[in-house]
Amino acid sequence: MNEKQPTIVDVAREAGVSIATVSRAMTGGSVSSVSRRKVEAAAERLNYRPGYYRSDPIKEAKHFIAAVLSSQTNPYYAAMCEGITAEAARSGYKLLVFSYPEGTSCETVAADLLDLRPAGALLAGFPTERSVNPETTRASLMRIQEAMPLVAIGPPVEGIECARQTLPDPSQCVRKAMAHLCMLGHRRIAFVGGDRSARFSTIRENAYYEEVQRYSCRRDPMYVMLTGTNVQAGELGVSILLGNHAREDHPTAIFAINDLVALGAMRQLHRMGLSVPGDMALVGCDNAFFTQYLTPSLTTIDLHPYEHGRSAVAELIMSISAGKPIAFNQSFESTLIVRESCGAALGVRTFEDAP
Amino acid sequence: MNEKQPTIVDVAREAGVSIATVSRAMTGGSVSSVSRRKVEAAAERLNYRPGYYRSDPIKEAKHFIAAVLSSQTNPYYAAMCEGITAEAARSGYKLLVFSYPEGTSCETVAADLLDLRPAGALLAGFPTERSVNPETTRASLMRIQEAMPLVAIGPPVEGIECARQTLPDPSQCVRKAMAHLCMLGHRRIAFVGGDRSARFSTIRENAYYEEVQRYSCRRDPMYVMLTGTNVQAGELGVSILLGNHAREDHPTAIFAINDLVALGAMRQLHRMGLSVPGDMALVGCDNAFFTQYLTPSLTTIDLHPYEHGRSAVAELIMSISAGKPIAFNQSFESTLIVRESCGAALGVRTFEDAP
DNA sequence: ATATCGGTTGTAAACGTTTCCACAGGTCAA
DNA sequence: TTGACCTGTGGAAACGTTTACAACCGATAT
Repeated sequence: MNEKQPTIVDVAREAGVSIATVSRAMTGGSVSSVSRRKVEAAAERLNYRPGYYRSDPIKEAKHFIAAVLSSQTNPYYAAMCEGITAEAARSGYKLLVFSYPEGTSCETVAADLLDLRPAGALLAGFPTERSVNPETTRASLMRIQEAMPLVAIGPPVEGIECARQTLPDPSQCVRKAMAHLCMLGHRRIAFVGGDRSARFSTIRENAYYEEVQRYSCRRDPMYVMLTGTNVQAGELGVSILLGNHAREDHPTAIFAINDLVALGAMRQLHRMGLSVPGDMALVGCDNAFFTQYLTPSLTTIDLHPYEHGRSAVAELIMSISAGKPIAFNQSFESTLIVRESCGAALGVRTFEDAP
Repeated sequence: MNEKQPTIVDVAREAGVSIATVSRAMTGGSVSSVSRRKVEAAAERLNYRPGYYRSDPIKEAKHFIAAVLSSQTNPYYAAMCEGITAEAARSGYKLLVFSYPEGTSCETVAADLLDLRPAGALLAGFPTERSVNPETTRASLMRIQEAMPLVAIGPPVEGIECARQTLPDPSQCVRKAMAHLCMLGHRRIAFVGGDRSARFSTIRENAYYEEVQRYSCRRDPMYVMLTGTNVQAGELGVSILLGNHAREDHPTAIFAINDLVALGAMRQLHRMGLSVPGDMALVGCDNAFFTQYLTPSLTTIDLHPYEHGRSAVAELIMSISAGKPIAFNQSFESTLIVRESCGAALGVRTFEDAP
C-alpha cells in the first residue's frame, strides 16, 4: 500500500526523453509517433499513472470512497447500494459510484480507481464475478490493493485473493429453500435459472446437488435448467422442463435462482394451465420488492443486501483508519420469507414415505 | 466558468498568516486556535476549497463526469442512470455517480462537486426538486455552474435558472392519460398520489385540473388524493376516495401519479371487491418493469428516461467540448402504453353524451 | 544557395500545495 | 538567571505536473 509510485521523471528516464515529452504524450499533445511509442512502452513497464501528485493527505482529507457495482438494474445490488450509501453518509465519507456498462473489464475499473485514488474502494459482485481473463483480473485486483484499502463483496474466485472478501454464504439460500420444500414433502424439485459463467450460479447449482443428495430427492439432470437470469429465462426454463417430462415425472416444486426467473416461471406455468401452488410449488430468491405483490405472493429468500452493504462499508472504513486490512468476520444469515407460492404440505406423509 | 478560484495564497493574505499556517489549518496540523479561526473565517469569505491545484487540463484529460440523482430506488431514475452510463461510456467519458441519502442539501452536493472538479456535472431531479432553502440552493447551483459545465434534468424551479435545463414536459403524461380515459368515455376521473412538496407533483396536479376543464369532467376536490408516492399511498388514496363517496359518485377511472401508487390502488380495489378494469379503469405512470406482469397488466405512460439520460449526457459532453453551454432543444414525447387496466370503451356513447 | 515553415524537442518556469527547518517566544525547573 | 523544552510560525524547498519559450531539424519554396 505504501510503495513509491513511479513519477513522470521515472518514465522520462526509462523512455530516454524529457519529462515535457512524457507529459505531452500522456495528455495528447503533439509528439512524434516514435516518441509516443517509447513513452507508452515505458509507462506500461513502470505501471505509471499520471496524477499521483495528488498526494495522500489530500485524499484522506476528502474522505471519498469509491464503489463499483456489477449492475445497477439488479434489485439486489440496488438495495446493497442503498445500504452502502447510508453507512458511508453516517460515517462522514462521500460515496462515489463508478457506473459502467455491462461487461466492463477489471482492468478498466482498476485504471479508473487508480486515477481517482479514493480513500478506499468497495467492489460488489464485480469484477470477481465474471472475468474474461483470470490472469489480468488478478493483476488488476492486486494493483488496486496496493494502492488503497479494498473490500470485495462476493464469493472468492480461485487464485484471486482479496485482502478482505466479505460474502453472505451464496449457497445458504439454496439450502434454506430446499429444506423448506422438502419439509413440505417435495422430493421432485427443479432448479431453474443461472448460467455457468456466473460464479454465484455454479455455487448454488452445486449446493442444489448436495441438497438433492441429502434429502434423497429425485436426481434428474433434466431438472436443472441453466437458462439465464431474467424473466424470459424463467419462462423458457419452465417450458423446456415440462415439455421434457411426462406428466407423472414433472417436478412438484421449483427453486428459481432469483425472483425475476421465478416471475417468468410463474407466468409460464399459468400459461400452461398449471396453478401455483396447487400444481407446482415455487421459491424465488432475493426478496425483490415486487414478490410480495404477486398472486400468489412469492416465497423467497432475503439475502439482506442492505445490511451487507452497510457492514462492508463499515469494514472498509475501519481498514482505512487502521491503515491495514481489518478482519470483520460478520456472518450473514439469509432468511426464508414464507408466502403463498408453496402452499400447504404436499399430500399426507405416511410411514411408507420415510426412508 | 473561468473565473479564478481563490488559492491558498489568497487565503493567507486575507487571514494575515503564512501559507504554511493555512495549509496546516486545513489539513489538521498543529495551529493555535486563534490562527485556525482566522484561517477559517478567511476561507469562508473567499469560498476557498483546497485541491484546486489539480489544474484544468487534468480533469479534462481524465474525462470524468459526475452525476447526481435524486434517488436510486425509483425505477424512473434507475433507467435514466442506465442511459447516462451508456452514453457516457460510448463517448469515452467515465461516469461517477454521487450517491447521497435522501434529503441531502444542495450545498453538500455543490461542495462535493467543487472538491472533485469533474469535467462536467449532471443533476437529475436533484436538487431542483425539493429544497429546504431556495436561496442557498440557488447560490449552490450558481457555484457549480461557475466551476463546470452543468446540465440539470427536471422541471425548472422559479428563480433558479440553470444554464441548461432539459426536461420532458412533466405534464404531458397527465394529458395523454386523461385524453385516453376521456376517449374511452370516462368523465369521473380521480387523481391519486403525489405530494405538494415535490415540484413534478404539483405540475401534474395542475395539468389534471386543466384537463378536467377541457373535457368537462366531474370537478370534485375529493377526487384528488395527494397521499404520497409509494404503494401505501395508492392503497390509502383509494380507500379514502371510495369511502368518501356514495357508490354512484365513485369515479370510474383513476390516474395514479406513478406505477407504485397504481399498484397500491389496484390492490386496494381488489381488496374492496372492485374489479379492474370492470369497475374502475386505472392508468399508471413511468412504465416500470413490473407493470407488464400485473394482472390485469397496467396501462401506463413511458417517459423514456433511458433516452432522456442519454441525451442529457450528449448535451453535457457537447457543452464540455464547446466550452460553453449548448442549447440542445430536443423534445421528449411521452408515450401511452395501452394494456389491460383500462378495458374497453365505457358504455355506449350516444348523441346525448356529446356536449 | 537561402529563406521560411511546420513539427518536435528540451529547458526552465510556473502551478498550488505540503513539509522541512529554523527561529521566536513562552513556560518551567533547577 | 540560566538552561531545557515546548508550541506556533514563516521562509523556502520540494512535490509531480503542465506549459511558455526557444532551439532544432528537415523539407519545401524561392
